[in-house]
Amino acid sequence: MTSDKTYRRHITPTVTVKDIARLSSTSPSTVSRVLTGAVPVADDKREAVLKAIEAAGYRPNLVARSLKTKSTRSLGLIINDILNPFYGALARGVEDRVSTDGYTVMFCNTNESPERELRSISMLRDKAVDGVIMAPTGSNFEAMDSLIKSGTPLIQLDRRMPNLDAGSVTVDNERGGYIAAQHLLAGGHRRIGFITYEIHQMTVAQREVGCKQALAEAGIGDYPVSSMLFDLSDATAAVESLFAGDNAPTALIAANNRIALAALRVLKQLKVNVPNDLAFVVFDDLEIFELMHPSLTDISQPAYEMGCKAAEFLLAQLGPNGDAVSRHQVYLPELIVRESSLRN
Amino acid sequence: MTSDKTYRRHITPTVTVKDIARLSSTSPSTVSRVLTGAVPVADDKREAVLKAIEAAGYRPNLVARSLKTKSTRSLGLIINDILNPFYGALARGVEDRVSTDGYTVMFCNTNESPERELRSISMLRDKAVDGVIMAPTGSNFEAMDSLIKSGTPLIQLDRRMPNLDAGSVTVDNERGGYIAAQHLLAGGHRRIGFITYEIHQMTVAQREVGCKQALAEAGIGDYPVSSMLFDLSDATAAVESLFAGDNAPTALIAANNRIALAALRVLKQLKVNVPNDLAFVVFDDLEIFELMHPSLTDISQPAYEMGCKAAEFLLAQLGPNGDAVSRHQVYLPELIVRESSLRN
DNA sequence: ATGAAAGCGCTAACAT
DNA sequence: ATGTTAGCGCTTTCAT
Repeated sequence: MTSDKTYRRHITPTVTVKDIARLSSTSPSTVSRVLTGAVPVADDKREAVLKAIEAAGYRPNLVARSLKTKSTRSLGLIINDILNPFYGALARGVEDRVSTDGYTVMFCNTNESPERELRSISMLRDKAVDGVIMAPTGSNFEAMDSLIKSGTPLIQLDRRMPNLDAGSVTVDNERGGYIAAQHLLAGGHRRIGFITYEIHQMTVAQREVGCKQALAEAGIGDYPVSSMLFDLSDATAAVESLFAGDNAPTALIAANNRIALAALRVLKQLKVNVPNDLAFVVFDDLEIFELMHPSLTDISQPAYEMGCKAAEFLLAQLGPNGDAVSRHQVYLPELIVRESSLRN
Repeated sequence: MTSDKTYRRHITPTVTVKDIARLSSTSPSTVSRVLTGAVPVADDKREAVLKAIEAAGYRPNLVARSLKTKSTRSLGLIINDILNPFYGALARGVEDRVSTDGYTVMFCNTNESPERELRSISMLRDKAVDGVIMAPTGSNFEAMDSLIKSGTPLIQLDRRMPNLDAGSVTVDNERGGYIAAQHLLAGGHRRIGFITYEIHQMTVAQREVGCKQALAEAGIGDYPVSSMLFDLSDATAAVESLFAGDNAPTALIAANNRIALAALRVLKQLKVNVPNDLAFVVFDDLEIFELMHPSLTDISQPAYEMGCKAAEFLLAQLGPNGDAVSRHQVYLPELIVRESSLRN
């Protein structure tokens, strides 16, 4: 009868540099040298080591190496929600870019919760990631700053915090709001609503600013619903309240894809005809928007490339003689006109 | 003038257990004991240690701990594509579940490439993750088996490989195909096409089996396009070829959301009326399918819960006296009837 | 170019 | 209950 207390599946005995040194009649340091490749090693010795490695099926223990070198070759990615296709695209870009350099990415969802974000930062820091890419909620300046000061580079993605010594990859959201509103103004709309929600999000606030600016320039800065709160948890009531009163909007700009989807679902139930009764413009360009009926006019952001670029920035800082200065890249959003904003 | 060679941002001097031991007039082992909490420590000593930790702002070095304990408290997640909402939901479920236990997840996209999958397995293995959750492409039995044998538990998600000693969380795809076909048969359709693509994917193959079985039971197993290849890279040609000849299908089942979207885009361009000219059923239930016109009848899978469950299984194996047996959970897919499959 | 030895920061025997 | 010691597997001076 075997002891059932400590029974484990078969464990391959772990082979170490020491073993390889012995098998190749060299020393641990020589083995290490051929492994890292930084220092010259005589050809015959190198051969012997390589052969031993092959024969023994040796794999370096990266944890041990990290302890010594202070580099884990892993990065953190903190975003709102991987399920949201916009963030999914960011994540995809990041992973595609860094994986080619042998980096691995740990991802954390925050759900826009500052507490969860703080926990994630702290966790990643303890795990000693080499760098972090994040779309900050905006509430954890201290933790981010401290992380950077402690020597872990940080790149801000999609959103950017003022006064933080960290590179960034963002979109000109004001411009996005501006061109969205401009498009609707050109279509003859005067009562244009910008629907957003209670959660504080810098990007959304900037879009609103741009939107309002366009309205102001057109001399209609005082339309009462130029911006309105939208309750995602009760979209029906939210939409109904938009149309209560006799000053209802004839056009709507949704601050992001989540809000748009929630609003559209209700509009469909209420049989509001888009675009004839109501023009509609959405932030974020999802593949599927082209297939909807009506197809959706939207403001497109190059999410995948943004992820790649953020990764690029981070890798540049991590590399030898890494960037001393923080780099910032701002992408221009693009208006993609489809059916939802054009009256028949 | 400062040396510009080794200039680095300010680095906080790292504080270690030794420092805490000194500051609290105890020993490193005592500090470790209050840290891990496994062994009793006298109250006054504990107090002193805690105070010193607080004062010095000490954070344990998890890399060092991992080297000693052989546990990194990080997991690997290998999936096809995080951008695909189905996999996004799986990933979300996994992360939500494991993060509450202090685990962190490294994610890798394979793009259905066996080579990339192999690299990911190897990378995660070298990084010594405590466990792996993956949706296998099917081509790396050896590497998976070897990983498991080396002591790293593995949970298969969405797909399952025969003869592999690893738990799994899957959907009964045959049943999914069966109920999809059955629904169309009940609607009077006889020429039902199942559109799939060249990439070998177990789930898709199983759906096809279920679909064919339903057709066979209805006595129409020999319809020539009961299954057809769909070229994602040239969807237009693919769709046109479906309707070439005089035996065109009156109903289509798309093997997954990617194929469906590609097909629908072309169908829209060709002005094929769904559902009147062609009934349509899709695998995967995306939120947005409800908002499309027509809204899409689909086969729904509980992706988020599947992710949670896989995480659950893995944590169970990692815990103290972890599961000895591999657990398997099979979810039942659900038919969600909407407009795209019902003639007006 | 190579080997011996030290040490990264932690935990876990082993003594006491 | 606590301190001393060893050692996880690796890289890196430091000699030679």
